[in-house]
Amino acid sequence: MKASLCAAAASSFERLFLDGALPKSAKSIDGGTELTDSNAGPARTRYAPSPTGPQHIGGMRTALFAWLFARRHGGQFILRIEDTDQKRSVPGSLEMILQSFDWLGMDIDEGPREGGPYGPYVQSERLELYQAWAAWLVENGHAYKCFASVEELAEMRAAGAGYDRRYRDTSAARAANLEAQGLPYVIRFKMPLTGVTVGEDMIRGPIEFDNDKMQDAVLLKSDGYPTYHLAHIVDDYHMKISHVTRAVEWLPSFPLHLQIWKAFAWEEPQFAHLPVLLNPNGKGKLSKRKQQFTDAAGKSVPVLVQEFIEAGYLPAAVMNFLCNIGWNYGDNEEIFSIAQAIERFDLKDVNPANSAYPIAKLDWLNSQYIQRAGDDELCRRLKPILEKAGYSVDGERLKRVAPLLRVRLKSLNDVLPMAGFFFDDWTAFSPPAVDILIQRKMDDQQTAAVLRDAILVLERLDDFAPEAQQAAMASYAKATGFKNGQVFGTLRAAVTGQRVSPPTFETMEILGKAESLRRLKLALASLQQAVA
RNA sequence: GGCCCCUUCGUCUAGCGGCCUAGGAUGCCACCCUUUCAAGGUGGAGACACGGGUUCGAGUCCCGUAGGGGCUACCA
Repeated sequence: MKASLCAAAASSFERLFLDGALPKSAKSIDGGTELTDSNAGPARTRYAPSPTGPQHIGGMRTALFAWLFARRHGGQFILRIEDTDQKRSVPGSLEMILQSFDWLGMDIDEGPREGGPYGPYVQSERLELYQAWAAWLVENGHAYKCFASVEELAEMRAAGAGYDRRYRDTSAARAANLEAQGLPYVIRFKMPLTGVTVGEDMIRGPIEFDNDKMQDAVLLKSDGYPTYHLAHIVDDYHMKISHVTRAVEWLPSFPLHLQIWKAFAWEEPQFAHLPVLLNPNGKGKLSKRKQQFTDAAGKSVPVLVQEFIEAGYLPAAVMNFLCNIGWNYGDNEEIFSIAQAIERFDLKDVNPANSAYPIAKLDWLNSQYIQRAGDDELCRRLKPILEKAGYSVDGERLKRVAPLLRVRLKSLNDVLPMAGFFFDDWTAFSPPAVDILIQRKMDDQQTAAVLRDAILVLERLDDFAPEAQQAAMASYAKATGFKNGQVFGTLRAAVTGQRVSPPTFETMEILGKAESLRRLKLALASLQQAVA
């Protein structure tokens, strides 16, 4: 017999939450559908974070796998906010979570923003539902009211054991009496005292748990809020979730959850306990609370989605990066589109082992994605970064600069030190210090000579295309005995003011002949003044 | 402490009993290319945690040990 709420509770709930949402013909509020084979039909998966702050990359990967599975099976992906711990709720969390999904392009079918037929999708707005089902569990002998005080509980914990089930067998009359006295209570689940519970995990297979090792977990707190244990099951049932995906830290409470499903006599969904991300050194779970990590180069390691955005990563690269942790596309392919991933993704193929956060690979992947990006996309991504840094960006100029940057950027932000000078106020250009201007194995005299000669050579050029410049300067180098690198490097430094830049002649072409010559003369004058 | 999960190159992974003298990627090193920085090309070093079984045959199955991770809250 399937659990259903008493008429009073059901009607009050219907009025509150289900008005017009469920077909009126639904016999009772539970109206769950029979779930079919795991991979047969459309899947409904969910990501159910607590709103405790910025979106963490670990949670994002968990969400990604749920999302991929839903998309693979043509189902729905649901976002549900689990804010049953009032103390831990952080305002603005939902916005940050949504921003993360939007940035990565993970579309949500049902959720607090999107709405949907099984809302509300925020647990604090569903309190009556949990309370009604908790009451149902008590009435049907699957749960009981526990009046133990926090002091009592602390004593029991201090004594080494957990809660001793002292109210498990309290008579209904006595419980009513205690309640009438105004004693606060929680509702606890009556976990079977003997036997084993076998949980089937999609990734790991069957897992056995001894029931006598389990506690009588709290389902409903004394403040009327449910715990995760109750709330997620009630919601997963009502929201018709077909596959529950969550991090491995939930594995120890798996048997508890299974027993609750059983107590309700609801057909349980399938479960996949996903591996988690460990710190880059492999020690400990990657956590948002722990200290910041830095890589070998001293660069701080991003762990919040916001940090990936700020660090100049492409969302497609981050998605690809996440897919490659604990799952792989196959065919020895490291780089693939999200559409390709959807075609092949299966929870069953997820590696059960936790993994160290392989952040070093992201730089490589990101540079690969930048190389493959179209000109338009590259410009579109680069523009706001330049503008944020205070440059005023001319679209046409950016269009000419971007291709030179394509193979040189690990991160979009690298555009700043590499090519920011293109977007500076040219009239304010000042030549570099002599230590940048003078190339290796050259002195000030030679540098001055090269600059002086280059001005003459380049001035005569009618065709200022890079090839023409290069031909002219290469023959000059040959004639004078300088290495190409010495001559070209001097020009680079004079014209860009930098040691590292895009290719010199392409750069000068974009600056234009007049501006390039002006800069060379400026450099020459500055050098002569410095050594005088 | 108890319970649960996990264990292939530094790292991410392929491998689902013979195709493995273990493949790919990243990182590292070398060389090539080269106007800087990159990119690209070629090559190199680099792993089945350990010990028992099962089997004609084990990285692949079982047991144990060790190591790692997690849970053990009126947090999720």
